[in-house]
Amino acid sequence: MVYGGAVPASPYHHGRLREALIEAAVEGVRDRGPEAVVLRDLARRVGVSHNAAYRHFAHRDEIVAEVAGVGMGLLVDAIRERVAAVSATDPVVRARLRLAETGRAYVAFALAEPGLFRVAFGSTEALGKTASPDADPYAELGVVLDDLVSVGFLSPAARVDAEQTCWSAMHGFAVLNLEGPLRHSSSDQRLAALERVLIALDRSYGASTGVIADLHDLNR
Amino acid sequence: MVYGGAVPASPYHHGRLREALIEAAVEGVRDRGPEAVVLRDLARRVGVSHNAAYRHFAHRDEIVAEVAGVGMGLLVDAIRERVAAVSATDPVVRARLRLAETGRAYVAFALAEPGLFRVAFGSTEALGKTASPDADPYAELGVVLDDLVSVGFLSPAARVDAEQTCWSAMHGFAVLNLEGPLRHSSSDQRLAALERVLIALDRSYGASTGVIADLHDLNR
DNA sequence: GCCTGGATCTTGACACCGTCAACATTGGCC
DNA sequence: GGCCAATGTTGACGGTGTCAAGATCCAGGC
Repeated sequence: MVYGGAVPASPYHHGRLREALIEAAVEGVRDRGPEAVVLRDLARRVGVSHNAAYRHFAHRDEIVAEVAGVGMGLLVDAIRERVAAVSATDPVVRARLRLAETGRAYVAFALAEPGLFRVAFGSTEALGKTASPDADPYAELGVVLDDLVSVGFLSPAARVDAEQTCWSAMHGFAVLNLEGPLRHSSSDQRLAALERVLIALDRSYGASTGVIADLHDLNR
Repeated sequence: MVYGGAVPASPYHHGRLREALIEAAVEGVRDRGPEAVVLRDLARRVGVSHNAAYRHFAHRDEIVAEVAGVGMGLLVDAIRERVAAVSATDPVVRARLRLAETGRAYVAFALAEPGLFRVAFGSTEALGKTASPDADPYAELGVVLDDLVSVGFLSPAARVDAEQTCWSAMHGFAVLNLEGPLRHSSSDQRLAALERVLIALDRSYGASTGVIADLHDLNR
């Protein structure tokens, strides 16, 4: 099964068809969106006959779900990376900047990888199915918010459902700017608007404990 | 053209094919989503041959766009209705409740009419094309926010891009609860979470002028 | 070392879709 | 009253996802 050296031009058994199909699907989705997942086309590109995919996937949606899982994973990676890069030492500042970075990373990923972002959230089948337990933006956000409570910036009362508030704001911003009415904004406008959304969230949570401070006084 | 009394079983000229097709499309979208717009099926249901639609629409997306326009119109109607029903007399309370009602109406519509909501924002072709100038949630929101400034609850500085903050939060909440990871929340959880999102927004804007007050102290 | 069974891939078909081109029918205008 | 443009029809094409049956090959048991 494992070929050493030269691979036959077209062996009857592909060897790693499943992976190859997923790779092709991911590639397609990245630059043409979810509807780029067309079975016959993937088969063609991978050099296999149509229908071969049915030995590895029950139906089209299963491939889409797989791509969605990949997208979700990359999104979470991007968030983790940027959150980990926050270098502020003051605990409160640090926690607040981490929340902001979470949002920036989320939106940045959506805009940089529109296809993967859409498929990650678009495929009903995908959610809950392939989303591996440790690739969950919701959980990622929870950690940052808990931190915000421990440093005293966010009141425990306001902590309740705070994931939903933040996530909604970021997801909505991403969607409206990606495929919604705001999709023709200039890049500058977009970034400025995002900062103001982040400031509004920061202000809201600061106000929950009476701490009024401008997020932008913090060094970024 | 206008038939008085009995209509021939199957006249060669339908008479109002365009409208009939749109009606059928809207009906389909309402209970099966955007992909229920299939030309041949619409033609069948309207009692006309496939291809007849091409005398009125250049391609499928044009019908989808039309449905999107209808959906957007209904959404704006729903928002206007609930905003107009706010009866509080105190100007500040009134303005704050109007903002909250805008959000509640937005989310309620999304959950009550998932198909229309999705198609209203999903069809890239639809946006900007059929969205009649007076069917614009963005503008609707702007009025309410301006009001919030005139009564002194929202600072002019925080007013900038406030539409995007509110709209993002509501749209994100709607999408995540409709087709996203939060779609299996119970109705109670959902409503509670929505209220907390609205409170967070209210708190943020109140904090922008130093007015700290609980939205839920207000009579609804 | 062969043989066989199960996994994998192929071939061919089906129903459905959006769309194009050519044709049929009709109502309104001169 | 007759013609023309608008409207509706028929038939075809290429494309899709999916099913059923057959071909090919690898691994494990004798």
